[in-house]
Amino acid sequence: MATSLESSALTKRLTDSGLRPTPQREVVFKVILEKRDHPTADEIFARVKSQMPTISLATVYNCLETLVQNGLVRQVNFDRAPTRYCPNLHEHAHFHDETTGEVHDIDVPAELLAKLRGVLPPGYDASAIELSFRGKAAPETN
Amino acid sequence: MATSLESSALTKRLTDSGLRPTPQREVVFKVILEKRDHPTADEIFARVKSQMPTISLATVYNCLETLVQNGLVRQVNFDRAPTRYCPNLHEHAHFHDETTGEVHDIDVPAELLAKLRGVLPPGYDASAIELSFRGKAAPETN
DNA sequence: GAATGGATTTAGAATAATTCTAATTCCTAC
DNA sequence: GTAGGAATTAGAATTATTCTAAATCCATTC
Repeated sequence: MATSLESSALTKRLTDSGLRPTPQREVVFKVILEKRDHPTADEIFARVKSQMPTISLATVYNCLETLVQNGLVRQVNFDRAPTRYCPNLHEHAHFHDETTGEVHDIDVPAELLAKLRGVLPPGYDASAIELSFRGKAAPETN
Repeated sequence: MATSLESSALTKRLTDSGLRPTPQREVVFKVILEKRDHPTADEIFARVKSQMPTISLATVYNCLETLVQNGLVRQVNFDRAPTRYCPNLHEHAHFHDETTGEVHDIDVPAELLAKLRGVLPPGYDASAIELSFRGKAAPETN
């Protein structure tokens, strides 16, 4: 069944990173993978609690830190709003919808990313590029 | 003399925005214009206090908010670090030097900015674009 | 020139996201 | 089975920022 397959795949991703696949880490990771709406730590905490009511917020923060450090999840920051978490590991940009508060992933062609690096003066070596947009998005066409 | 000229130019920029040129606003604005190293509110507070020891941190925050709202100063955020303030009003990117903690302005050609907007799906309308780099910069060639 | 009232400043309290601390629990390896 | 390190936990602490309510300032009106 799909769920157990997913669960073991998820476990594998943790162990492949050298992480102990604790139930807490698995449920935090699972929640982030399942609903990719860039939740905050609080939102993740709420979702996780419905499956594991005894988990603590500190643990959610610990798991998130571990996942981020191991490159399994990325942090997304905008202004000084609470950090959001994103399981999309491709290099991509973010669009923050002012109207709905939603965050959408935006694909950036590799060619354009290379051009972006090109704006740096000689001697500047960027290990990370962050690109984000703020604005309004047309409602989804259903 | 240069100082009074600067001071009146600064006053003019405030009044042109419809702001009352209070001593507090002027000194906060002056400090930001004088040393363009992207200071935090705390750093601005410290610099301002040396000229106006009675000013309060709340006032510095108030002045900064006013300056930002009127487009005289821009906020620069990186991850969840304290907000920094930048008097460079041209559209530009920021480079955060991991080694020194310094922030440098990076010029972005208008043509490239246009290309960036081009990555948005149809229906997405960006009112602001933020681009920042993190990495190491070669030391200044003196 | 004094009174009025809205804008501004101020000190300190409050807020909120996150991190820290110290104790407990859990596992893994011996 | 036990020892020891890793992980979890509750709650305290931290920190940047915002809020609150009172005081002050200042432009305008009488």
